[in-house]
Amino acid sequence: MSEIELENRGREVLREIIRNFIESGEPVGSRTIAKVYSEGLSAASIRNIMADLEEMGYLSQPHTSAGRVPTDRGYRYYVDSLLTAMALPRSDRERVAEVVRRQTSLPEVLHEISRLISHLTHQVGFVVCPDHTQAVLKHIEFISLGPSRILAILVDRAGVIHNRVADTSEALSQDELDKIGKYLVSEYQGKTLSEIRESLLQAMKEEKARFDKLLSRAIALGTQFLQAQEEVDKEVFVQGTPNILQQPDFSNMDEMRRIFETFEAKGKLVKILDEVVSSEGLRVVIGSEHTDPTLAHLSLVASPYKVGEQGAGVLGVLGPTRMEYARAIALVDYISKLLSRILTAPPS
Amino acid sequence: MSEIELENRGREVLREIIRNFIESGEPVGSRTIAKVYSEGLSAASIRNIMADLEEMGYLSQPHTSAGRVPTDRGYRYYVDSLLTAMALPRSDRERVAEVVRRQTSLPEVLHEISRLISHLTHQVGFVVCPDHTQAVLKHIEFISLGPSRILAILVDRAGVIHNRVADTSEALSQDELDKIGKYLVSEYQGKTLSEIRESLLQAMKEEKARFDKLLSRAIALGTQFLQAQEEVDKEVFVQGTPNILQQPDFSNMDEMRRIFETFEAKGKLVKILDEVVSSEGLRVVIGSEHTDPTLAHLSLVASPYKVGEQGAGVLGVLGPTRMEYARAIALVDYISKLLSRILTAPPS
DNA sequence: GTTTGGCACTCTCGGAGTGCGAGTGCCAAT
DNA sequence: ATTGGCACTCGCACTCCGAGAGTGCCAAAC
Repeated sequence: MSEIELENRGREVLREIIRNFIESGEPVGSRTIAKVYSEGLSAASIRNIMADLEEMGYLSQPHTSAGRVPTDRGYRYYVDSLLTAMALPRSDRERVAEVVRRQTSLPEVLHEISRLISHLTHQVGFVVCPDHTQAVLKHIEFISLGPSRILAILVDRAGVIHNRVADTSEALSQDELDKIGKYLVSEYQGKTLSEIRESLLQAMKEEKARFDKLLSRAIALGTQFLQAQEEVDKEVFVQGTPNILQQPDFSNMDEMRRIFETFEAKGKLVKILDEVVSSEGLRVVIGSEHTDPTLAHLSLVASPYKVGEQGAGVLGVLGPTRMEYARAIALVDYISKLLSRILTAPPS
Repeated sequence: MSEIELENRGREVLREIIRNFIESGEPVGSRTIAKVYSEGLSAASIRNIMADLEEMGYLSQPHTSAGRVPTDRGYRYYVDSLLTAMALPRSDRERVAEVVRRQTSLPEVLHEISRLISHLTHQVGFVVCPDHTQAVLKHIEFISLGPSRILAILVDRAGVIHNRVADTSEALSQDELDKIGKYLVSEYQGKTLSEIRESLLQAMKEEKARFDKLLSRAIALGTQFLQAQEEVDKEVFVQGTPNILQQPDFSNMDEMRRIFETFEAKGKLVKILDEVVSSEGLRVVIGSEHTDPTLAHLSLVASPYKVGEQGAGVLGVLGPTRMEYARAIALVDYISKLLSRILTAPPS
């Protein structure tokens, strides 16, 4: 029994220390906890508990005779076991709803959402665009830009516009291009881009002998476009990077710079995020848990959102390990669910 | 005659001080200059000249008994009168040419250019997209997204794609939309968007009594789209923001943050740039010359580039006042001219 | 035997004092 | 007009406390 009680006590104290540290940003000492602690425990007792917690690796001291600071492991325990789920405040929910309602095109909405996340958490907010290979074809169009250059415009069901310029070997008139576009739409509307691509590649093999020039051109063109499309980086919206500078913890300019560079090289960012969020639910990655050492002092709260049945994009918050996890989690969870709902059954 | 000689001497010394300071970043003293100065002048003499220069407002001392540092006014004089024009190194020219050649769509080129500027100068590079009201219509297309939502896609001669979602009062079939698009293209291809808008507004007034429903719809739709288009912010590509952090001069976190926020709020940035570059040639704005106090310690080297006869976008470098002006100017000048040439007579 | 008060100890942080080096301003000599 | 010399001024890095906060441990108390 003493074991359990101690455990409980330890949990209480750990929670209180972390809460306190998240709020104040300064190492918290035994006296501070003793004051808050409802059951009358003296500072000395707290000290003993804290020593235990330190031994278990949940806390550490910046130096002897400073208060305690949570370790990454401490945060991990806090997030997993000590955090009481928090409902997103009504005012926040309303702001999210408003942003979603107001905007028109998907990229705009996503951009605004990253901005909103940044504002509400005072951290860096990000949104990765849905994987376009899962987009559902609504319309496709080819426009001749010159003798051998063609612009392809594709619109998916969510109203996102994809476009790509490609060179072709043979010159095609705008009229032919229109026909090709019409054919592709009639044939493939409602399918996902990756399905279409498969189907086209299949057709290409089979139809080699066919005489219908238009058809074979349509297939070639469609394939070429979709192929190119696959190579395009996923887009990311990152907002609130300056907030990182606000963090008093970061005086290390050099580390700062590396972080900012990572944000600017968005391709790298996407990789990190993809790696982390394997289309399961919401995830929290804390400091040293990151594979990329650049993020060693940053925590990530991210959640995928879905379009249709397929996993799609990722959105979340990036901030110092000393972060208001409860709030961030509530927000990310709420938005990702809302977005999934809307994208799966679009308003159109 | 003594007057002129002194003037010349002053110029020499000022130039050398600024050169030196740009390179080293540290206040430069009389001895340093005395060593470099070809005509044998002693440190003491240099000191006298320096004192004069300080009195004239070209130099200042961080504190008594430190070396001299150029004032903004000093930089101004340097840029206007002391700088020997520098040709852009061949290697740089080649890198620029390669970027321009390789890319396909205009936005991609511009993005790459901002990146390139940032790399070559180790500063922040930016490119503002051309004013779309001056774009020349090549193709326009309407796509129905739902009962009362229409997506308009417009392609201009440079291959830039503009799009906009709008709500309409009446439902239009895709067939009707196609016809409307065709009509607008046939009627207005080759005109600039602002011309078209004028023309449409004119037509709207005159044709009120007309019975041709399709025509009046086309006019209404076109107007609505172009109207909305005007409100869209100009796009800016900003690259290399982290380079600002590299600057040893900036320890002031708070100022840092404000600068970064300005970069993130791109609308604000466009305003600043527009204000500065009134479609004349290359311009340099130094530190306190900025109207916006946020940029008080930054210098801007910017030049507009043209598409057709009309002024179009702006591109340039933003960095600390202690900047390699000669290099930055050479680079910005070269790129803006190259870009103008290409956009005015596109490869298509 | 858990808890607690007390006490010695450790460590950081800020302010005061100090020596050094760099650089200036001025003056008298050339 | 130019220059060498010299006194003077600062900033910077260093050191040296003293105060304050917090710990660890021990012996007493509940």
